[in-house]
Amino acid sequence: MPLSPTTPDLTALDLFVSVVELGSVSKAAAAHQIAQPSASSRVRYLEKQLGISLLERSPSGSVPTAAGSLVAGWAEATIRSAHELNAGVDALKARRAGRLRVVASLTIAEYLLPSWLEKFLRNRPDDSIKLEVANSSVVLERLSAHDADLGFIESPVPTPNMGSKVIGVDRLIAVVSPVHPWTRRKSVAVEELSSTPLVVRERGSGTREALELELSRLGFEAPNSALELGSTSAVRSAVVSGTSPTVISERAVSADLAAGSLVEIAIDGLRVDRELRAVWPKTRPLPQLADELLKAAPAT
Amino acid sequence: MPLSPTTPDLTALDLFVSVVELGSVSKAAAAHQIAQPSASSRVRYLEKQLGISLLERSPSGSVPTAAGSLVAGWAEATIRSAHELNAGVDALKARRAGRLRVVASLTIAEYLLPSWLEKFLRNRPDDSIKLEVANSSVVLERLSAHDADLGFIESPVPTPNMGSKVIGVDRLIAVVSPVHPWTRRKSVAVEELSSTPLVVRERGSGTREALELELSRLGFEAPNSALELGSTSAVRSAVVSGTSPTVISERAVSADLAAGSLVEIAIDGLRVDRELRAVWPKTRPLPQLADELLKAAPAT
DNA sequence: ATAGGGCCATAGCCTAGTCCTATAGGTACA
DNA sequence: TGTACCTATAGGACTAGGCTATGGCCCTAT
Repeated sequence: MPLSPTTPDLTALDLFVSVVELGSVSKAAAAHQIAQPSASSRVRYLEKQLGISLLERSPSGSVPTAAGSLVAGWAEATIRSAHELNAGVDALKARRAGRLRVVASLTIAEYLLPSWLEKFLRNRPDDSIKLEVANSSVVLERLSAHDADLGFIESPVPTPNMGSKVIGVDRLIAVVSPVHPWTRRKSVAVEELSSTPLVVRERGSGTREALELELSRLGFEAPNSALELGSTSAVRSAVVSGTSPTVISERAVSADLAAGSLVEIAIDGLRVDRELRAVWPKTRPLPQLADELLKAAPAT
Repeated sequence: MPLSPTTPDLTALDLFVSVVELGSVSKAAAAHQIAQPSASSRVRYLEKQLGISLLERSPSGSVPTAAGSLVAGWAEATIRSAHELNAGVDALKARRAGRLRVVASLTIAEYLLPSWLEKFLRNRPDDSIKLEVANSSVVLERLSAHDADLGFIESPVPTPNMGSKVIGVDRLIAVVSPVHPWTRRKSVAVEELSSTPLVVRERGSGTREALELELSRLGFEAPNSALELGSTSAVRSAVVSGTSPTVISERAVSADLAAGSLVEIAIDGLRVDRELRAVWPKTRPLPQLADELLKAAPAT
């Protein structure tokens, strides 16, 4: 559903957060390189738009009201997310300039990389990263051909001439919308899952392959598809507003689980974990920037 | 630091996400109640602003480019956060209209409530919630006086005439900036923590009390304060850019931990957990809306 | 007491982004 | 060859938000 028409502007929220942090409208104006009256009117407009008084103004500065502190906290979360988006966009944009060329699989690029990039680029304004997104085999090709310095994939590394490091785990979990009958059950058996039509990604996608592989290892058939969609987020929203379950990366739906718009269903005896790995060609030493980026990516 | 001047507009991102979800600019325009040419030019402007081509346009609709899918995913996270902000603001704004009056302590109001509210209000546009923020004792007073229907607090409930339910746990953890020497240690002893100056909240804040209580239970003194600040997020940013550790709610810094701008330090033998509880007066039955809100708040 | 220097606010002007309607060109399918 | 989808351009109007200039408030130092 679209955002409410009274949604505040990101830059206004950012300015307001600065006011709260710095203690005065003037200082915030300076930090954002705008004139003080502009900042003043911007914040007033924000208050009018939200219908809430956010600041206690005084000749010695401005402090947030109780509501203002709360709004500032929420705004900070939104702004952080916007920063990550910016970092991701920067990496995508760096068509040729990139001093460090990273090639990552979709899950990692989408859910993990932005925050690493944001942190990484924050203190190194002169460096840039070129980000490319591809499936696992292409990632390995690019590395072999020295078209990329550092790769990220979701599967074990079959080639011996690649260095690698596990940087996290991607667990696939079964989820349904909160009105689904399974939400009233303690758990569901694997065979019941495998005989239930699911919302799935297209054949060949890493998520789907991993699930089907694990099911066949347990001796079950691949489930029928209730609906077949081309992206993780399409699957997500289909399940939120539909009646079929799906099996999906935990990271992709963590926000939905927290918000309650999706519910995790325990599947007895099924556990699909994929290791997330950084990989690089052993043939030459890891560039220093790559090494530093890896340090920004804690092994969760 | 301020957002980059080329940060896209929230409404533009929202529109773009709709285009990706619905498969055409026209449909997205309809969903956002604007004319098709407006949507078209808005998306073009977004592409120009980001410097990335986001859509493959065709006479039968528009599909995202590879970069476009990625951007759409990041944008979705940002928009979700904005929705939560809106939900929180709505609750704060409902000065009198609220059919359900909720009073919550700061940690819960800041980090947990927005997503519950967002989910809750989504399907109940006619209902509204009035949110008040107060410390634990005021929460209990309000409930006793029937000035509120449902409360959320971080401490055990001392009064017998209140019903309550644990809805989660707030763990306090020690964190430092990534350049702090402790990051090279396996763990730190409690006595070392208690003899190190910390960035702390003002005396009387729940977080600080909980830490000092636990330390004194273990026979240690309360740590000196390197810096004393009035809000959780002020503490957070002081630690990010400073040299002193702090002990803070895990939920308040989860984004920083993920991004690597803060690092958790294991403290041997110290564990400060606070139960997050919903409370309500037993004297009258829980209103139906309160019951439904509690269902939206899964016991994590 | 008075001057200076912090703060925030209002006034008036201008630019630029975004909305609208009207129109046109493409592909697909009956 | 309509009809029904798509997307794009043109031209005009609105307004949010930027600027400079100015004024009022309160504290502090002289």
